[in-house]
This record gives sequence, structure tokens and C-alpha cells, in this order.
Amino acid sequence: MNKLPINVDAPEERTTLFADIILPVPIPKLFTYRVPQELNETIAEGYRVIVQFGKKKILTGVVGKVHVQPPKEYEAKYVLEVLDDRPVISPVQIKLFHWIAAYYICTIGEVLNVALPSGLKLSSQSRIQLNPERPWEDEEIDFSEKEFVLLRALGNNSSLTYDEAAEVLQQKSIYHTLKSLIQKEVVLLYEEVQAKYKPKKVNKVRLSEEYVQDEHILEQLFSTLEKKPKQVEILLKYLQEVPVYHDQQANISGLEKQSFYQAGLSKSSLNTLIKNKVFHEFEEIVSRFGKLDPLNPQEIVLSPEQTATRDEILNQFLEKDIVLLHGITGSGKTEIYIDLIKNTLENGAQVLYLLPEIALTTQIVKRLQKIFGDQMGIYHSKYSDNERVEVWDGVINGQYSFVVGVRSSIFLPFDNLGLIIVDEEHEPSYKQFDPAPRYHARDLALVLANMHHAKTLLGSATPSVESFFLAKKGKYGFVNLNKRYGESTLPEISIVDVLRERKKKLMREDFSSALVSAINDSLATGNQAIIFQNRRGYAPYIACHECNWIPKCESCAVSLTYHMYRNELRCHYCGYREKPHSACPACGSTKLNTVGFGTEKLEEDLKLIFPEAKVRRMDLDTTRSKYSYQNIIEEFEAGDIDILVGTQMVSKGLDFKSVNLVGILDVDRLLHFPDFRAAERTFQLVTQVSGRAGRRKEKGKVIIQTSNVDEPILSMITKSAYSKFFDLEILERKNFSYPPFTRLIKITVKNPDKKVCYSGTDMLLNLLREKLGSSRVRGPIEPIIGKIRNLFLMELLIKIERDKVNLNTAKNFIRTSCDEILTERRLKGTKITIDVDPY
DNA sequence: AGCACGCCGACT
DNA sequence: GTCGGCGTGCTC
Repeated sequence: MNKLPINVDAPEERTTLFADIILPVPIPKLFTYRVPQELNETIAEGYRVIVQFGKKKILTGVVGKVHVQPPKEYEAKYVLEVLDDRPVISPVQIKLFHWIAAYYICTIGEVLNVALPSGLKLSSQSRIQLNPERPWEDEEIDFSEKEFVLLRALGNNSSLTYDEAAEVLQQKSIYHTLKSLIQKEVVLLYEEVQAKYKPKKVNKVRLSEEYVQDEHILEQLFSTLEKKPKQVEILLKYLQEVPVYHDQQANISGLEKQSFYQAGLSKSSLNTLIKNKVFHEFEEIVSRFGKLDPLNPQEIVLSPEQTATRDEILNQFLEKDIVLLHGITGSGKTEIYIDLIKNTLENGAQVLYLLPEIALTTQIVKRLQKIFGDQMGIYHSKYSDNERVEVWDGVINGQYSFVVGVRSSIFLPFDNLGLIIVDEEHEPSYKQFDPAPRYHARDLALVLANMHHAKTLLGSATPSVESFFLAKKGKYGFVNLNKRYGESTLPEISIVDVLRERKKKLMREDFSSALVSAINDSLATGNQAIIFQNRRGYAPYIACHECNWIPKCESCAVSLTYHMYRNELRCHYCGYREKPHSACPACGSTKLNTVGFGTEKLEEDLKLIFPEAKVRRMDLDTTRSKYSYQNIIEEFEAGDIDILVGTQMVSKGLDFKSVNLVGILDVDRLLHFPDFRAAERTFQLVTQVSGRAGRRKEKGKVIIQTSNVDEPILSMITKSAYSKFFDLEILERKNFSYPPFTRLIKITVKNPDKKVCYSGTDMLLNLLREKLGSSRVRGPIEPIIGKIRNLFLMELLIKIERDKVNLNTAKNFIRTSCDEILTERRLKGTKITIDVDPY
């Protein structure tokens, strides 16, 4: 913590301190507040404080800096309260937040907003109450009808919020009525600050002291209760659960009231016993994460290859802070991670283990929990906010020295990280798209590790091109683990020419004859199959057979996707839905056909082709609720599903023994996606999905259906030739100056008016070209989806060569240029989003 | 981003 | 008048 200067000349006169507060508002600066003298000792960097912001808003902010410079331009307001007795944000984090704001061109407030679980954020709500010093009944003032209504409502309730008051008055705005009442001094406004986080409490009882002290008193009690069998039952239940006389402590910790009710015992009898002071009632704060299974400290035995790999990683860490572990699927990276984590924890440092969104719900967490028990915290996107706060606190107070989590766990308040593992380092879900900061958790991991002087291990079977590039250049250490663990072998991958099969009429719906017969084999041998199709819904769209009319979303300029299950058309961008037309509105024809196929259609078709098989579907539509994902996995694991159809979701975390077939439909769509990363993504996705096949002795089979058999990437996938793929890809990147040779910044200009959107984009383009050079600013480009939620979109793409341009200066230009556009009057309503490293 | 405050038009 | 709809400017 910073040492604060002390006024030496006048020791009895305390220094006036000022605090720069990070507030969760999108204004790119800190706000200076005056610290009341009595808080001088209790305020420091990283503490949460309550301050007034604006006329009435009350906000929680985090102290970014404490100093003695009074602001010149204005009179600082006072800090109202310090909320914590130790920092909730560590000094390293404040440094990180500043870094993020600068790198991703956003405000520090936006960073704070995303970083803090909302349970740690407080805000105020205005409440209205009667003025107790001026009872309105006694006042000789005239009140309007509305004023009477409101006053009476306030008499019945002790206070109302604005919304509640508006409801009482049945009108949208209570402004006038309220203002008049305040003027008449019969009502008061006050701000109520509410902590959103509520600790979970359980109600418990324990036996009153006297009965524990002396067994005879207890016996007496039993005899007085002779005619009250229900109370006796309760007493017996308690004594059975809590060994009062063997263990004095046991009575202190007592028994949950709930356990009596669960045993079918009477609530009222228990209450009588409490009333008669036999039992003492109390509350206990408990963790939301419940009790863990007893630890199972089984030794992890590494195979010779794994040991060698581990040693090689440690060896490389001696020279380099970052190591890329290229380990093919099934090579047993997890065991190596566990070994390294143990090692780091034993040295007294913290560990963060990052996993992509979907990989986290599954077996791996259970497994880690068995090994690391309750020193391991889990940070998951499906956690409630209260649960997040508990993990956050657990990291601060030292309970969790190891956290497994998704991208946002990068913001947890570590103070002594020793190791960060980023598993599946290439995964797109590490990138946040909305809202700002649009950060990449892998890249932040590297920055954070550097701030902690910690090591970072990046792991992947299909490393991202930029990580592999840096490893090859020697910036990162590199370790290869290319032998499958145990007896499992790599699957055999074959490619099927859909065009040829179509010509010969061998296709059944969208399944080639090879795939159909492979599924049949799989079913016959009691194995399971996975069918991968990266598109949900039934069919991508509907088209009129006569005039080719296609239903589109009115606010997003995309065709609507047909969902058979609900028989409706849906927009995957804004969620708009409508019932399909019975006839074409353009030509009146009733021949409206589905075009293409999504997971839902495949599910239908599979049920028809294989009527005896149990087919299930896993995509966003079937996994919306909290446990649905896990349920499908469990069913699959138990063998209750023969064929699983799914989107990307099926490519991760599923580690099933009896999957021996993976079918990949329509790789062409992936491959021809208009993005410079399409090839890389295809390689990664297909390799990943293929990895699900044959994780045991028998060789698994992968069938890829395509219309472009000659595509070179496909042949590299079949040979699992990552480094060949890389050599080809890196050439392309160099030729077309894409990352890792340049840095990309995507700027999206949005406006409900198409013309304004265009002219704003043009203006910005000119500004940027002037400052950055015209070759560095590409565009304007109309994105594939040119309109989302009634906003027209235009994009600019900035390419900045590495090492030639000062990145920070360039970013400052971008920031100021965008601000300039936003203040332009004729471009009113324009919104700009800046995405640094938009991939 | 909110939110106050002001101005304007529509209606009881 | 009264209500609601925007536009504008500010937040330590």
C-alpha cells in the first residue's frame, strides 16, 4: 500500500486526502473525491467506497489512487463511506484494468463493470417517504387528487420507489406530483443503497447448555415429555444425529431445522421445544457450494511420455515465461496440468486454470475437485451472482488458491499467481464480443502472468496460428506431446464426395452411403455415433420454389431460420420469430421449401433412416436451461443415446469410451466462411470433433462430407498434419498481411438511418486515413449482416504492422477520432464499437 | 450510461 | 393547465 505523506510542520493537523475513484460509468476518466479525515486510515487503493455521483445517484467505486492534490477546476465531493476492511481489488488488478482500457480502447469504468461480479457493485435507488415532522393531515395546504392518492399510499407503506409510486398513480411520470409534494415539504426523498449479495443462511438448533452439562436434567426432560410423543421424537432425532456427550463441539454446531422436517417430524413441536428453551435457535452462514466429497488424494501416475513432457515444460520455464504445449487429443494433457498445479500450490503460489465455456461443465471439474478439494474454486458462466461473489471472496481470503474458470475468471483478485494454464488456447470463446472491453482471455492471461511474474502454459491440440508462430520464433517455449495416452489410437479419417454421390443418387437426405453404412456398423456393434453440423434449427431458410422468395428478418437483414419443433421462423440475431407463411407473399405459390439443413432436420432424418436408434440433439436450443447440457451428457454416457447430433458443443469435453464414429456434414460452409480465419477454424473444429472418436483401443472412424474433395486443408486434416497446415496458412497470412503479421482493429459504425451511417463511416474513414495513412485503413465495408436490431452497420478495418507503428499512439488517434464523430451534430444517434483483435 | 431539466405539442 | 416526448448536457 502507498505510504501517505504526512505534514511535518503541523503534526497535529492531519493531511487532507483525495481519492481517484474508478466508477462503473462509461466515461474515460477517474473521479476525484475528498476523503473525510476520519477515513484517512481506512482508505487505500483497491477498497470499495460509496460516493455520490451527479445530483442523486449513489454508486460504489473502487479507489484507484490516493493522493493529496486537490482538483483545481471544481470542488470535490466527499467520499461517503468505505465499504471494505481490505482491498477487494489488488494493486496488480488496478494495473491490469488500466492496461485493458488502453489496449482495447475502452474506459476503465467499462472494465470494472465487466470485472466485478454485480454482487460487489452497489447502486442506490431513490425512495419516497412521508416527512415524519410534517404530517400532511395536519397541514393546511390544498392537495390535488393525485397528491392525495400518493400520500395515502405512502401512509400504508413506509416508503415507495419511483416505479411503485408511478404504479399507484397509474401514470408513467410522477415528476410533477412529486415535485409539488416535496415543495410542500410533506414528503422526503432518500437513497437506499442495497448490497445485492446475500450470504446463504441456514436455520439451526442446538440443545440448551444445561442439558448438555448434566445428563440427569435431560432424563428429567424426557419424563416431563412423556405425554408429548412428537417432541420426544424430535429430541431423539437430535441426539441420534448429534453425539452431544461424546463431542461437546457437536452440540455447538447443532443441527439444521430442515433435517427434522425431512424426517417427517412436526414443525410445531420443534417450535414448542424452542419456545420452552430446550433448543436454542440460531443462524449459520454457509457456502453455496455445499460440502465436498471427502478428498481422494489418489496419486496421479504419469506415463513415461507425460513425465518427459512435464520435465520439458519445467525446463523451458527456466528460460521462458510462456510455453505452448501442443498435445494431440487424448494425449493426456490433463494429468500434466494436475502435476504442475500441485507443484505450484506446494510452492505457495496461486494457480488459475482457464477453460473454454463448454468444457467446464463436464468430467474434468469433478476430477479436479477430487484431487484439490475445497482449495479449488470454480468460476462458471452459469453461476449465479451470489456464487460468484463467494468465489471472489474465497480468493481474497485465501480459501481458494486454485481456480478453474471461464474467461471472466481472469478478473479474480489474485495476489500471488504462480501459474496460469490456458487450455484449448485456440478457442474462440476466450474472446469477449459484447459488451466492451472486448478482451481475449488468453492474451490477458499473458499480461496478468507477466505482472505477477508467473508462468503461463498454453495448451492445445490445434494451436492458434499466432501462438504457434510465436513459439516457432522462439518467443514462447514449445513442447510437443504427440502420443495418445493409454491404448487409444488416432481415428481413421476419410472424405466423401457428396457431389458424386448426389449424381449417382446414393444420398439419403443429407447422408452419404458411406456414412449411413458406418452408422449401421456402429449401431450393430453397440457403439455410439456423433454427427456434427455447425448450424442449428431445421433448415437455414425457406425459399419459394417458383420465384425464389426468401423470408427475411425485418430488423436484421438476414434470412430467417426454420425451426420445425415450434413450426416457426426465427432470426438468430435478434430472436424475432414468426409463423411460416402458407403461400408465397410474392407470387402466391404454395411450394415453399426448406433449403439446406440444420441439426434439427438431421435429427428428424436420422430418426427416419434409423428407426430403431435412439437419436438426441445437442445445440443451443436444447441446452438453454442450467442442467440440460449435463443431462444430455449423462444420458449419452449411460448409453441411452445411440446417435448424438449437435453443433460445436459436441466438439469439446465429451470424453466417451464407446464413440467410434464421427460424421461431419457440410465442412464447405465452414471452409468458405468469409473470414481470414476460416481455414484455421475449420482445421481446429474438424480435428477437435474427430478427436471424439475412438478414445479406446479400437480405431475410431471419422467421415467428412464435402463438395470440394480437392481442398488441400482437408487432406491435411486427414493426416493430422498440423505443422504442414501451419506452413501453408502462415504464408497466406503474410501475403495478405493478416495477423500475426499485423494487428487488426475493427470499427463498427451504427445508426438507424442508413445514410447517416454511411456518411459517419466516411467521415471517420477520412479522419483515420489522414492520421494513420490510407493503406492502413480499409473500408468502408458493409458487413455480411448489414442491419441488426434496426441499426444499419458499416465497418472499417485497420491493419497495423507490428513494430513499425507505435500501437499506443495509433490507438489514441482512433479513440479521439471516434469521439470527434460522436460529437458531430448531424451524425446524431451514431454508435461506434471498437474491437481490437477482432477474432 | 443515466438522469435532470427545458422546451414543445397534444389533450383533458 | 397537465402529461408525455424528446434533445442536451453533465457527472468529481
